Amino acid sequence: MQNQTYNPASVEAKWQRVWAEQGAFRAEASHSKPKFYGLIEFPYPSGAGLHVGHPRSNTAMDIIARKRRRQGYNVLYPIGWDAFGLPTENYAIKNHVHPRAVTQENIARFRSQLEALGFSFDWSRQVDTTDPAYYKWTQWIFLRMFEKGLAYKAEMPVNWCVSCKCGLANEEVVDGVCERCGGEVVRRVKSQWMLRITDYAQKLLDGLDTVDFIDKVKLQQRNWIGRSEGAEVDFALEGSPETIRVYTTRPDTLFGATYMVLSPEHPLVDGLAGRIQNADEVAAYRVAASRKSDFERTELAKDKTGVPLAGIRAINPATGAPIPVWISDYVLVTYGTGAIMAVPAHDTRDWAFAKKFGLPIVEVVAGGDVQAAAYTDVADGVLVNSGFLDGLRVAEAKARMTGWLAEKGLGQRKVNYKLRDWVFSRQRYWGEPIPLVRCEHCGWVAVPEDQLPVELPDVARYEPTDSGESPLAAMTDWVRAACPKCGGPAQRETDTMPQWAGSSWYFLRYADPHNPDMLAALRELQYWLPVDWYNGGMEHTTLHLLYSRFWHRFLYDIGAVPCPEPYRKRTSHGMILGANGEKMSKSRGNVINPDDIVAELGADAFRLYEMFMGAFDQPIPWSTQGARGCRRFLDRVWRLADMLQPADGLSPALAPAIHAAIKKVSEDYERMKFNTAIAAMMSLVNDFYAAGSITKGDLAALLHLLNPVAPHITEELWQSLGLGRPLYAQPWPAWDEAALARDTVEIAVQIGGKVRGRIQVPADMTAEQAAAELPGHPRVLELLGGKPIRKLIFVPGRLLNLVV
RNA sequence: GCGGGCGUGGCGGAAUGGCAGACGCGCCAGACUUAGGAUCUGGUGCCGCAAGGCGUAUGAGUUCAAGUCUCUUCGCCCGCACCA
Repeated sequence: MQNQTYNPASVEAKWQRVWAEQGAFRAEASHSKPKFYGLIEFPYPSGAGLHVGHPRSNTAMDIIARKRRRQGYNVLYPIGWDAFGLPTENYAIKNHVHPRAVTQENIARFRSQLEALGFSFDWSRQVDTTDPAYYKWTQWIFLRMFEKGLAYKAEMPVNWCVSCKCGLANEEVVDGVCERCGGEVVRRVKSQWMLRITDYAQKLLDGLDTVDFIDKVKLQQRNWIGRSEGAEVDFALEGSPETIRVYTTRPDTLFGATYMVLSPEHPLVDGLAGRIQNADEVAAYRVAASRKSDFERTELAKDKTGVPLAGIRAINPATGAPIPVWISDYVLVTYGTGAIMAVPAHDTRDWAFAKKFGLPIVEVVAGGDVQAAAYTDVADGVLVNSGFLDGLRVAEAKARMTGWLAEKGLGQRKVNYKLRDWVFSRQRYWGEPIPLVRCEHCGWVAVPEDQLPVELPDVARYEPTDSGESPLAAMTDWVRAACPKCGGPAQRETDTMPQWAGSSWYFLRYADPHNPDMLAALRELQYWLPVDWYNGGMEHTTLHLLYSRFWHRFLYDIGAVPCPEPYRKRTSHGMILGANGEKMSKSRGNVINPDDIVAELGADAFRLYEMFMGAFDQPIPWSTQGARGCRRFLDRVWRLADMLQPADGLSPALAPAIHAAIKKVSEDYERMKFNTAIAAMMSLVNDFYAAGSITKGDLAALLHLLNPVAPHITEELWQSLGLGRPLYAQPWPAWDEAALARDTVEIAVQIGGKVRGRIQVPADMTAEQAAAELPGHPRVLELLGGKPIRKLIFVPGRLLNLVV
């Protein structure tokens, strides 16, 4: 047996070489076996290199993938690069190099870092979103959406990041600032490409019922889509043919609508211009509102502001009473109809507004004190002051009023979503060109498929411009094009796609990564899809995860993919925090570089620690001391060889513990309870040392279980046992329930629920036997001290509780 | 404000309603050592010499039995946020 000390550096390099030479982790081309497709979010190859967060997800899925291979599955565990993006572009600008060169360097570094950690990726399938052979298909998908009317250009107030000089999607604005750089975000009206994700709101919602995502993810997506049911109602204007249409979720409260509010941007304000008596005041308010960023309008301005439209009155269709019309920026032009009926008695915002401006508050649902606060309870309320609704409960009144409105032609049932269309243009260089040209005669025309990809041209300057135009706009030769339809003069679109484009379908490309003719052959997609298990960060729930579900569902609708949902199962890992419990960041000085840990302790110890440090789905502070403990464990495993007996089978004394460990570890891996799986293996090793000597069979069992977490050291020890083919190619061990059984167990004896002692009883003792035999047990008699037993509770294998 | 989650030793954390603190870190003592940031042995929730008592944020409740279920209060985290 080997007696050298454990040297991870040489062991790990050796096995990484062997795996590469043997093509150990290549997905098999044959479709004969059952498949398993495990996915982790492909990294953005930043200049900072890998951080300790990446391996947490990668190791977890690596464990699953390695176990699945050994369970006989054909496993696809791929990796690639989400390589377009602003940081690379900004770095390139600063250092006067081409973003492509920066990207290549970063990818090379990331790849070597990932390889050093021994992940069982199929490197032959790696994809790179910046590769024209890849983004050809990103452009192709965009054109299909364009054809179907899902991509459209619109003048939109967009979220403009002042520092990136670029428009952002709603999802990219976090706490009112740019998600990426933290810069100020203002509203700016720009002509933008949009994707009609709102057309898919219901499908995206319904699809959630068919997939196995953790509840938190489903809930967050549901909230983000934000479905609500209510009614649209038309309010007539006094002395005018115009009407104001509103959306409300509370049609039952129509009798309590005492005024109306339009958003400042509502078109009707222009339409009524001639009749508004305080036009100057209204105009001033609109200008002031337009200057506010969304941040100011929402976060900072809970205090209501507004101006009445003097001379304008609407008619409440339920009461027939004239009511005033106001404009206020608490009503958003982007939601519903951009106008509301205000029911101050039963809506907190309307209530605050009415109190501030002295508008009438009329109670229509009994149960609160509406002069003191809005009463919003819909469960118990009963309608009052509401004509034909009086006496009805809220739910019933809603239905009755909706029916009444439909009957009178005043409104109808309506479903609304908070989800908004996806702003898809970016005014930057390092992204996929949008494959459209604008012809003076034909308008926007798709670049024909045989001319894809529209490649990103080399430009002299990448700097974003203050005018809000992409740097590509300065490339006049490139911009000039012939219209594919009429041959006339045309100009290319110079905006590029957002980073989310390439990542919205990358998992499809892995199924058939080198296909020159289509995004992936249907035959391959039919075999590999859907992704069986996708692990990633919670921060992508309403961005990448939602976007990619949208794209996938669209591709399903046009017949390009075989299943409606891309991911069968979605789990999420917790973030690794700095040792001080704060988020790791350069500015906080608490960043851990995985390279340093691998150099000191080895990749296996690093992997082991990342899986052991705490519950997988919880955020957790880093502790290098804890990582050293994991290295100590591996040292102990290595030294087990010193007490090895040549026998093959399991030691009789250790067999029950080994079978229990096989069961525990096998089950815990599946539930991503990696920390307790590892604790069980540590306990087993403690048992081994306590036993004094172990057989080859004992050690082999441990190596089987530990292999997915610490693949290098286990292969090395396995080889030293001389048990044949490498461990990665060995079947996953089974446990024998019968072997778990022990003859006797120690159970607790409780008196009145408090533990007073322990006794040995046969493991298979039933409640009847216990009731018959245990009251006479000497230790039980002693604990009872002569008191009579009133009640006896026996939990097999666990405890005896005596009530006295 | 709305929605979700969580409060367990010095620390990370275990615990199908059934022996709270597994496993690890740290710490204490000892052994082996020229040496120890190596290794091994023992100890380590709190109070107490002990017997014993007290302990899972808080207060109540259900139960033979509650960290776990129900309600209260306090605190923390995450998501959304004037979405009518």
